[in-house]
Amino acid sequence: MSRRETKKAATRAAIIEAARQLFAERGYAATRTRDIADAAGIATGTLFNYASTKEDIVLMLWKARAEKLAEDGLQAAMVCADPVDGMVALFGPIFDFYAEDVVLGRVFLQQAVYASSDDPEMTQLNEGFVAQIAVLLGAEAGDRAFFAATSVFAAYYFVLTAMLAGRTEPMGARMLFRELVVHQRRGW
Amino acid sequence: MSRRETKKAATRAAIIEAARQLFAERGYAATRTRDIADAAGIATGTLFNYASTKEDIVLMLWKARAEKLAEDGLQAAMVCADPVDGMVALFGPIFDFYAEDVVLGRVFLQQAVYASSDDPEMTQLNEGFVAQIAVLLGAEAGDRAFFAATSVFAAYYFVLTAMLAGRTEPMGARMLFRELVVHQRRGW
DNA sequence: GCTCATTTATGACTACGCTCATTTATGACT
DNA sequence: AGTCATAAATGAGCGTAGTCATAAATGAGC
Repeated sequence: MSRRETKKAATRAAIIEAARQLFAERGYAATRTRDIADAAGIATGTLFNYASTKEDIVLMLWKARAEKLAEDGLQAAMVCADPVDGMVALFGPIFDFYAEDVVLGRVFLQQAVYASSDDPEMTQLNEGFVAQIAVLLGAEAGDRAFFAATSVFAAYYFVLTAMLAGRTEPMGARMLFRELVVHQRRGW
Repeated sequence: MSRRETKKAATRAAIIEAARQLFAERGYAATRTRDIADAAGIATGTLFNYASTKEDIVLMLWKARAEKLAEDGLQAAMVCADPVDGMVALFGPIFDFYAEDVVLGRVFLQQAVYASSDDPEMTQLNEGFVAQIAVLLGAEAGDRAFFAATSVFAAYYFVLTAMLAGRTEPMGARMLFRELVVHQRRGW
């Protein structure tokens, strides 16, 4: 690894750590980009070489964790005999994850959804996710697995949004999500 | 109507008209709040007596239209024999509505979703919507109508988001939505 | 070790959303 | 008509996200 690459990685890590800490201490809105740059030991201009917007900093922060969560969830879902239990095992921890900080959660979700057009890594994360749910449901849903998976994902997204809007707690989200999946499997 | 109320209504209308025109001409980001105030013939400070944020201006603009759209859609859905056709008749025009300007659409949707906690009018619009879908599906879905309605609404929200993220056109959105509803009715 | 093209860092500066102390308009009451 | 409390309007000013011309660092070629 060249000197440049090492420094770049170190700066990136410093930004992430500084942002993580400051957001946790003061919250997203009350943390200025200058504060993050100062805490990371760089100039404000440099910060924007690593993240193009303040929102993008949140994306940097959460992306790695989100990927791990998706992986672990898929593992957990695979060992469930009942597909409904599998879906809850997959999405339940994600609700908890977002509930840690709903303000950051909103920012991250919005970035994940809308910035995915440009960011190939995010596109992959989203589309790959639905595809893997379809695989999980394939045993039972057969060739309708794609639509079943999409509807399950839609239910997840809806419930997550409701939680981030403050209309329910993580536990309530889990329960509503489970009910929705159960009813989707049965049909009307 | 008192002099005050008349002026207030006129100012409100002037803001909406000015914003509508400027957003259409230059787009959301390129329109400054000062421009809107100027075009409406008021000071910037006054503008923020009517809308608390720039995003709130979008909400003012679209709220009336959104309500009408929901009403008309529910009317159209009621005359459909097949509930799937009913759902498409209800949500199809909404996709077109949002597609008119995806940037404003994103802003409006976000406001509608997240600001609904505080804004009782918006809460009513959202929750009442699901309730009325449940009524529409009640004939067929019986006591499962609430969950059926919620899943249909979730599918709508998911497809709408995909469209606003540029992943599909309004026509594609309609088609995917229909497929999802069909499969939700059948079950896996 | 020197040169030079390329990448990265810097911080003064800008643009714009929003605030707030002050001023002006309104209408109820006499 | 005159007084006054309240509501609404005003625009100079503020704070902060993000920019950009300039400077510093890096490493490949010689």
